[in-house]
Amino acid sequence: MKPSITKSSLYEHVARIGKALASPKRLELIELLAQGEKTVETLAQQAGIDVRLASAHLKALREARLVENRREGKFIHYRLSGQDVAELWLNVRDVAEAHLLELRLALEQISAAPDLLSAESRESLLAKARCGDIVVIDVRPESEYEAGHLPFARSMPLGELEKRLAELPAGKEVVAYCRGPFCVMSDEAVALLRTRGFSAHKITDGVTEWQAGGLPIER
Amino acid sequence: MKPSITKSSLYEHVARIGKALASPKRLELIELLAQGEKTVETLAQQAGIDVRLASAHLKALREARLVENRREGKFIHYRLSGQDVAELWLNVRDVAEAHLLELRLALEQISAAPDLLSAESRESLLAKARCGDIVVIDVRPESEYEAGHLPFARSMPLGELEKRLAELPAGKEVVAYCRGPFCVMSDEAVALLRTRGFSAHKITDGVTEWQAGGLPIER
DNA sequence: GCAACATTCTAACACTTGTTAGATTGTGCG
DNA sequence: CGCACAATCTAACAAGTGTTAGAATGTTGC
Repeated sequence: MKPSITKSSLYEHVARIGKALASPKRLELIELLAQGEKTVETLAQQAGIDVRLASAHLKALREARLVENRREGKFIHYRLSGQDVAELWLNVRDVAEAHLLELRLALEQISAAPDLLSAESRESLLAKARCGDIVVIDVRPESEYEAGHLPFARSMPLGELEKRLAELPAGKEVVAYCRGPFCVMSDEAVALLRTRGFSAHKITDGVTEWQAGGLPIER
Repeated sequence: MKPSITKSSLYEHVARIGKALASPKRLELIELLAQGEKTVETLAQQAGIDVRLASAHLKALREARLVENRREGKFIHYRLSGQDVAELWLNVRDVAEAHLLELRLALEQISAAPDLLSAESRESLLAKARCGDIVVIDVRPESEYEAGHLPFARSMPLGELEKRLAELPAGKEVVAYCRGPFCVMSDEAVALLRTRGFSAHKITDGVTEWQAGGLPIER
């Protein structure tokens, strides 16, 4: 009957998760890992940080049990510990967007192209993609596409987009998506497509948001 | 076309929310505020910390926009900025419980009484309470009951429970709840009731969990 | 075994945070 | 006005964190 000792430890354990979410670099790593399993080197490159720093942050995430790793040859692959971790990231991000005006302003600045989904629902987009009314392209690296992508989407990584424009049907409307609202790849893809005469839009949602909304993902 | 500057700031803003969640004391304050608006003094008392420390933590929560305050005479009342903040707390706690074995073990230690809801659903409990088959008691302080409580529940604060036992129908099964799984008040209530010959159980869920599950709350 | 390489560990630094105690602000009431 | 009191501000210190660079570990392939 001395709850104070054990009681306080309950919140301390939860605070371990909070501490893991308290660094911008770690949040970026979580978002990258939400796109699929990656090696330390890949994560460091894509987050734009030193490999040793990435390793240190991954260690912190691992100690909070938000990520797991496995060795495959010389490489160590990291992944999120579960879908709930990806959803927690979305939840924290949504709360930040809802309450921090500065974040909303910053998001408006980076997003040049208007969001298609603001007008139409995810389901109707899915229907249009199914019947071939529009062509949905996934502009993330191909490995992320392979780890899971929107139905009817084809892989068209941003780096290869320019030389693969011929693969896109000329008249069709093109809808691009990437990792989510913090990712600028779909914006850049839309900008490029428009200078080449395409009718292009983006969806802010990435695979994580799509999946959290209860919609299907293909592999 | 220099996304790195503005890009990194996006994660920094979200990390502000993470930092607010990175301290056990602040998490405890959030859980207390999820039960309803409270003054700084009340929060400090219930969290078992100095008023000045509570004020400092509340300032941090306010700067992360997770809480708001309003003055009423000599007292300043704090409240969560929205229902989404309470749900974020639940989400972080759930992830911690899912991935941190230590937390699950600690929870098992403090919870002497078995959870009624592990066996039966929230809906069937609601139905039994409606038809008077069981009596549901809210053992939190009365002000929290008034801020919102489960349907058909009656206020019976833990401190007054012993001298108000006569109000409880003798034969009926009693179901107690409090602030949630981290709160020991319902366990203590169940222990007391059983020594007095009542058939008593608890529900681990508090008002926040109930509400997040889409179930109704009364005022 | 050895070289190559991915990853982690260690040490060190500036920086931030949690906590305590004392001083200060600001409101209500006589 | 001036006292009582809720809440915040300030200063100070120990403890923890993010980052960098160099050293060490462990695996692959010869």
